Amino acid sequence: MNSEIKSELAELGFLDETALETHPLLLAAVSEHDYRPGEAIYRSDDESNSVFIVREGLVKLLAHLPNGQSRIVRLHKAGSTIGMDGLMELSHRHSAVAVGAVSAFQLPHVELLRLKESEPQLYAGILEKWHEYLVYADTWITDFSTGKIRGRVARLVLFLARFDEDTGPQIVELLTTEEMSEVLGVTPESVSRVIAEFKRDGILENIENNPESLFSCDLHRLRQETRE
Amino acid sequence: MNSEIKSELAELGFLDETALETHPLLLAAVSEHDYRPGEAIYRSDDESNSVFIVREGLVKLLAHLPNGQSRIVRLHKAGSTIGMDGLMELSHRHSAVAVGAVSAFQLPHVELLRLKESEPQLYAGILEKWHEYLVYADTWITDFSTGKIRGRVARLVLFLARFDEDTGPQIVELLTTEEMSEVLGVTPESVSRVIAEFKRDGILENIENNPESLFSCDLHRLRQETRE
DNA sequence: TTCCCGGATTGCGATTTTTCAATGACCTGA
DNA sequence: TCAGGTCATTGAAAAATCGCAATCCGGGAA
Repeated sequence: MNSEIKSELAELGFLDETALETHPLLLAAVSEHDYRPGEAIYRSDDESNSVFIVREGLVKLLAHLPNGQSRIVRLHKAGSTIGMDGLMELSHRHSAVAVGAVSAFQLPHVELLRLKESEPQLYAGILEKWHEYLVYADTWITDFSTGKIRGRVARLVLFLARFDEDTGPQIVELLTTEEMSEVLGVTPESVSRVIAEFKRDGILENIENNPESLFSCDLHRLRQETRE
Repeated sequence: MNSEIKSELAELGFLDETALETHPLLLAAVSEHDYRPGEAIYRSDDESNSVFIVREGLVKLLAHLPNGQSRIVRLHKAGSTIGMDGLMELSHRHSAVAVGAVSAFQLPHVELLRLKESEPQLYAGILEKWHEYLVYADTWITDFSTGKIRGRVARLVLFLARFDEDTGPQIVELLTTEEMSEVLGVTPESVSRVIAEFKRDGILENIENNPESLFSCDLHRLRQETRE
């Protein structure tokens, strides 16, 4: 069973098999958890003591604004390691919430700090993920927070389409209107209007006999829409 | 002279004196450069081969959008290490441009990669800076790309005020209107209108016999403005 | 089946922001 | 001192977005 976790972690890109084999204590500290849609994996301001490696599903990171609003600042799918901010600070900076059903591995920080001492090059390899998340954050600024809403929505749909690459890039599972509005920093109504336009224009088409959040999309026309 | 560079790098928080002493080759690879206002330190899509440690002045990182616009995605002052994205990718993802006069140390990537092999824990310490920049990026999303313009400008002014802590937090050196508009993702006219309002309301006051970009500001009222 | 609930959609007036153009203020070089 | 340039400011109309309310729609519970 530990060996299952081991190979799955390696597949997810968290360290590799040999590294995990030579660190049985770390591997033993890993636990697995399931979360229902909407359930919190951790909350902003919670004391932080673990990182989580997403195994399945989609997780949204929410930043809470002083005025009570919240904004989705990142979306993480399988393979992402979330909660690493806790390595540098005492509490979490965001809430991590399951979008659909989510399953994740939990690894206490202490194990990573031990790794930092004993195998700093492996630790460094984990830190390099921060670069990837920084690239994501830039996407949020340039693609999702710039320009008119129609273009922003188009960019978001294309972004989400890449999450469903296995089913073909022309299949998208959209978020709820409210979630998309929290990504883009606009009102749900504005998002709804654009999505409705896309449907009317045939850029998005509901797939029969499927959950209503599944759409086939015209990638070429979507890309045109991103060009403001 | 190398020893001057050494102590200055340590003061800037880039490694520490003993680490630098035990790595004379790395230290020897450091060069120092000066940049005039508006001059590029590196450009987006340039082949990346160095990081730069800001020694003095303010550097803006520009992301170029497909439609020709650009957005300032980060501002870095003394102590920041910029160009680290080149450690993970072949070219730079942003242009780095001096806001005022800037002086910086240049360190070729190869030296960092050497360090990664020989002293991975030091390398890891440098990577930890990414966390800090990720926190910055979140600020851009939540503070500068959310809500009405008046609140966003107020948050930006407060953010800039922290750059001038040494002169007292109530002294701010503002960016140009255009630069602020590139941070906030709005038009320069909109920024100008808000700044002009702040001046009329006495929230910002020009300081006599000083460059016109220097203002004293009413921190308390600014903070009120941030609460939408 | 029917009712009910939550989310999506739509209409519309109010508000915010952009856009374009004109003006003003300041600096520099001739 | 004047001309020209750059950047900030302002006005006014157009466009985009918000905010609220009404309605619709689909799924689950009774």
